[in-house]
Amino acid sequence: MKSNQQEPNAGVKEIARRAKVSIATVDRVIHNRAGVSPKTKIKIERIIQELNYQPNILARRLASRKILNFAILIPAVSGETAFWEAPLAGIQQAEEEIRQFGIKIDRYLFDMNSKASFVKQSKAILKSKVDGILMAPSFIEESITFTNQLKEKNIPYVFINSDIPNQESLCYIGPDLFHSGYLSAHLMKYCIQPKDKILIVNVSHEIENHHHLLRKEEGFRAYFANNDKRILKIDIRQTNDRAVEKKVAETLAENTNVKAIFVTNSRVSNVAHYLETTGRADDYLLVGYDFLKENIAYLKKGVIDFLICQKPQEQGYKGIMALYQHLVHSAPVEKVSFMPIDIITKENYEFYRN
Amino acid sequence: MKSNQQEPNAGVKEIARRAKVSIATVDRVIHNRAGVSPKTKIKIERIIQELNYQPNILARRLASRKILNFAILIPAVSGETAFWEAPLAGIQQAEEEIRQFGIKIDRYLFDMNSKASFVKQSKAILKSKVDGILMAPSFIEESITFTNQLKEKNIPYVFINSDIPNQESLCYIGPDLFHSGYLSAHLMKYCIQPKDKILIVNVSHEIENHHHLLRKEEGFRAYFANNDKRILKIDIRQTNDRAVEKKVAETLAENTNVKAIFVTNSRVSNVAHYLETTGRADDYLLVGYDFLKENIAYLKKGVIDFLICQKPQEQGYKGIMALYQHLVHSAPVEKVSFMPIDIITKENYEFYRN
DNA sequence: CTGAAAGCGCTTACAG
DNA sequence: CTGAAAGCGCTTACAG
Repeated sequence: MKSNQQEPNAGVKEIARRAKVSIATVDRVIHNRAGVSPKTKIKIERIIQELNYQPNILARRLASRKILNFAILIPAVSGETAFWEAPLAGIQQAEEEIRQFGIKIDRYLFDMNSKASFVKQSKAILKSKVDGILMAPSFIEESITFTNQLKEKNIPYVFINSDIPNQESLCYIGPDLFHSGYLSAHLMKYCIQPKDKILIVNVSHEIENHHHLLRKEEGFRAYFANNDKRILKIDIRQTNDRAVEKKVAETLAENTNVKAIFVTNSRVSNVAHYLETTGRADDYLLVGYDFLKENIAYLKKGVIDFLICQKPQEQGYKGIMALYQHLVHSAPVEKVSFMPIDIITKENYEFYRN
Repeated sequence: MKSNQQEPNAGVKEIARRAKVSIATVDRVIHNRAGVSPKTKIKIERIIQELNYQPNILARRLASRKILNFAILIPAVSGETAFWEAPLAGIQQAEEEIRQFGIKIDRYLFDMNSKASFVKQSKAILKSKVDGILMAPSFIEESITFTNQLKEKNIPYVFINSDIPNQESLCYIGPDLFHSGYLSAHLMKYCIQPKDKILIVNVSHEIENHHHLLRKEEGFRAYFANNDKRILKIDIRQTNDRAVEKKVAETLAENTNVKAIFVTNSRVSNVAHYLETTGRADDYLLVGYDFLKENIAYLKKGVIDFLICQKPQEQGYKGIMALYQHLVHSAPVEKVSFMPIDIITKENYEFYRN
């Protein structure tokens, strides 16, 4: 009864011996390379099955001096927000871990407020020698154009931070935006009175393109579904600090029964700045997004009450590792990996890992 | 000016060539093995410096068929709590990732309520061939005895879940208990009235030994420092479900102005069960610990309001990886790695990763 | 104290 | 379509 026993560590040599071929031929079928007669191919494949052959990745990477090139396509860090520093840090962390395996990473950063720069960088990637891509599909149409070309060339790509469904990405790694809005609403409900009104603030140059803000708003509203009249909202498209604060000031002046403010992105710091300088920090419950230095400063002072975070660093890290698992280990990759919805307060921010 | 340039990928061969010795000798000094004359040793060391030699770990692990044995010493999953499932899962995840590198992991589980079983398992580890240890130092004195023996044998050990300072562990990976209590107090303050009283509940067979409960209580009290009289507390040493519920029932009956309950470990489910079956779930704010199935069930129903979690799975994972980094890559390891203090609610539990 | 040689499990030209 | 041989960068006996 020795038939079905899996030899523990049988390698190419053993396979070759059993198939009565050379290991070069075994290698050819393992990698699905041309130049093997169907007959011997089938024979070898069967033996691989029987032996439950697991390639030794160490030996593989050592022998093949081939280098894999990954490309990153994400927004550059800007004066408006340092958010994208974190994914970049995660990417670098992953890079250091897998450098040994012959992975090189090229970074292509675009301007969050410019579709043209996105397109330009995506073209540059297509011109380069690239085996896999990690990208933030910030601009929907432009991203689809890009990924269609990647599909043709059979280059895998991973989405982070926001998703475009049905685009055959290797996977999506990032927040469930709807639920993060929903959670924010839940936290607020704990802390305010039934009669208090709530203000939602969206700040973005391109609210329609940066659709993820709207997803959060939807989630937030869904929680309060049955009495939506408590909720006011403003969209601010002029994104410099002064413009944002001015608009917020006007709105609050007109709506004195607002007691809680929900800012759908990291620009919560602008609202915090306004509340602090006008001495009204204690009058509002303030909830916003992202573990950024300025936001944390306001959290510390009690101006911001809760920050919702979604591990941007881990998004970068896991995104790279997904490409690595897929390309180096041919391992299966989870299609969607939602980040946890983390609640950061004055008391736990010190222990938060982005 | 070619002197100080670092050859990109110089290996043992190049070192040997420059030192005019064989690569075997180079290998000897790289691994600090005996049998090299001081003179050639110094010469080789200098060249290693100059070249900024980085060993190729792939080749190393491939050539050396040496196997590293790690031992795990943590509590067994028990009827009282499934908490230790999570670290075990993290350990297994790490195991799968580094198996390729020749790491084997042996598990030694002890009974949380029995010092004797801890001692027995630690002795078994000492008898085995072991290169590194991951342990939960649940019993302080017994742990110190054990680690003293490990120190003699020069075997590195990592603490998880609770720390014993100054024991020269390779590192500690786990919660900052004081701060997690402090955070709990903060959450409560948001949600209750100034006149409401708060009940702290400690449940453990060995409250003195399981000192970590007391650390959380300290942190909690510290937050309310200035009006401690709001706080009541009970220690429950009989840990079967019925005994716990009975004691809680009595205490609440005697103190009708209690509006919030803080349970310092996963036994919050017992309190939740009591509140639910007596139809008083809505009368209390209930905060406790750990992402366990039963706790989540009560969170979903709104009986438990907040759960504090500290990534037990990640503790296991990171603990193993720390040993791996130290032993395989000789990489430096952070002495203390506090886990984030995560706040879990009805709205975000689905996205939590332990 | 030192070195020559074989081998880890693969891949890569090269030759036929 | 197939195989023999060299090599990836190390480590491990073994011999001297």
